[in-house]
Order: sequence, then C-alpha cells, then structure tokens
Amino acid sequence: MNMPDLSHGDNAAAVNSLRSAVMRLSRRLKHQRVDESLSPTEMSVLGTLARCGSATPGELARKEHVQPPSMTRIVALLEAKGLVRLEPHAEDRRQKVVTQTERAEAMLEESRRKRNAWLANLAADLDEDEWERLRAAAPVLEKLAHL
Amino acid sequence: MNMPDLSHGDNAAAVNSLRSAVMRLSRRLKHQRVDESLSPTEMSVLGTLARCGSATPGELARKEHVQPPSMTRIVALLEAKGLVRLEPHAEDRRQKVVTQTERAEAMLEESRRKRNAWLANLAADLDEDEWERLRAAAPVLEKLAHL
DNA sequence: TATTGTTATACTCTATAACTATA
DNA sequence: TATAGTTATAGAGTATAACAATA
Repeated sequence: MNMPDLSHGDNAAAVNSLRSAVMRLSRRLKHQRVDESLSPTEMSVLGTLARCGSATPGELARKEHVQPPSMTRIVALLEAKGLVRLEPHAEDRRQKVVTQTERAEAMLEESRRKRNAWLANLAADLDEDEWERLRAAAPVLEKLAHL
Repeated sequence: MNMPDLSHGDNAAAVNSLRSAVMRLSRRLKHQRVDESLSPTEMSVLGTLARCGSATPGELARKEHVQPPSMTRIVALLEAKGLVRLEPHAEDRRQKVVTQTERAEAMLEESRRKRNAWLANLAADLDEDEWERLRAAAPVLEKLAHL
C-alpha cells in the first residue's frame, strides 16, 4: 500500500499552513497585476503558453484546471488584447491553436518585474534562511499544483 | 538592467513558481470543502478564530485581506450556520466581538481530515524529500501571507 | 471629525447546460 | 456516437460608495 504516512512528521500541520497561506496569498496576488484588465488565470495562461509554445483551448483548460467554457472566454479576452493569436488546427478542424504574440512576451517581462518588486518589498522581513526554504519548496509546490 | 534587490538570482524564479502554483492550488482547493456551503474565506476565518480566540469584524477583515463589507457578509453567514457568535464589545459600542462555537471546532477537525485525505492522494507522487521541503517552507509561506 | 460596521449595488470569474461543427 | 469548442445563463465572492451609529 503506498498510502503516504501523514501521521509521520507534521505533514498534517504543514497541510493546514499551506492551505491557509495559499488562500491568503492568492487573494493578495490578485491585486498585483501589471495590467488591471488581466486576471490571474489570464496571466497563468500566458505563462503556460510561454513554456509550451502553443496549445489548444481544451489543453489549456485542463492545464489550468478550468472548465472549457471558461477557457473560451479567457482566450477571447486575450485575443482582444492582442496577447494571443488563434489559428485553425492543422489536422482537426474542430480544434484551434492558441499562440502568444510578441506583445505577450513583453508583458510577461514587465509582470515579472512588478511581482518581484512586490515580493522584494515583503522580503525585507524574510531572512536568507527563509528564502532558502522558499526556493527549495517552489518546485514542489509547482509539481503539486499540476498533479 | 536594474532588477529589484532580491539578493539571489533564483529568487525571481522562485517567485514565478510560487505565484503560478499558488493560483492553481487555490483554484483546486476551492473544490475541497467539508461543507459545500462554506467558502474558503469562511474556513480561513474559522481558522483564524481558532488561533486567536476572538476578534472584531474589522480585525478579521484586515487579517484576511478582505474589505470590511465582505467580512460583514462572511460573519453573517457563519452566524447563520451556528459557527460563530456575535457579542457586543465591552468598551466600544461601535464594535462587535466574533467568537467561534463548539460546532465550529468540530467542523474544523472534520475539515482537517478531508484536506489531509485529498493531499494524501496527491502525495502519492511526492517523495519524503519533497515533503520535507514543504514542511520547511510552510511556516515561511504563512508568514508571507500575513505580512 | 474620525472610525466601525452595515446596506445597496455592481463587477469579475467560474460553472453547468444546451447547442454547433466536425470526427 | 463522441469530441472540441461555443453560447446562454446563473451563482459565488468580492469590491466600491453611501450611510448609520458611536467615539
């Protein structure tokens, strides 16, 4: 049986902290936008496209853990802002291919700067040991978020 | 290129991972509720009350990073569900004091069990080293969320 | 006058259900 | 029949603005 041992260590306590922190941080991160008209999920989609190159709306919906109609809307908004292009799929005429534009790349860069500035502000109260823990955990959190 | 002073090169990368992971996880955590009628922020308020004993609506709004009218609504919903009590403030008649009920404590316990079960499921793919990183980072994330 | 909390209202994001078009 | 995407609609959660009561 590969049941993870949650009674082992303080995994339960860690889970509690994690959940609480994730919910609070997500609420605050919503306010840290480069462009006020760009929602967190829209940003996240751009990030995914930057990593993956291009994807269909369905793939994006699955990756972002959002329902297909929500992704339809998000992609439409991004297209209206000139941040993605929609092209017909080569083999399947039901599908579409979403690609990010050059403008999206510039906006991601600006976004990184703004988020870093925001966190740098918070980080004034974090010591080097605490940063070390964050750096170590970041890939695990990402893995968790994508599982 | 004047980046904000993050002191270490990969802090920026950690911030990116963190933001992305936090947004995705928060979306998924919304679906992991003990009681479908209890929102993430309501749960968070109960958690805060469990730690702090009692607080005024204004204090809760500040702690949860929510605007006062939102907290008014949340507290009203919690009271309607018998999870908190509202009492007049001893010294200031403008304020109120919010306290959790015994029923709230029982529900928090059940919630812990359910969340642990959900994460235990994900954790099948996390090894002990990864759990270690999460445990180490959990308090830092909480600190960050409250700064 | 300033502050605490509330009421009224509107907005954003997401979901579900039903539809269209391809496969 | 099944799948990809869309349209129409509803709901949850939060915000802003204006107001009431108290300090």
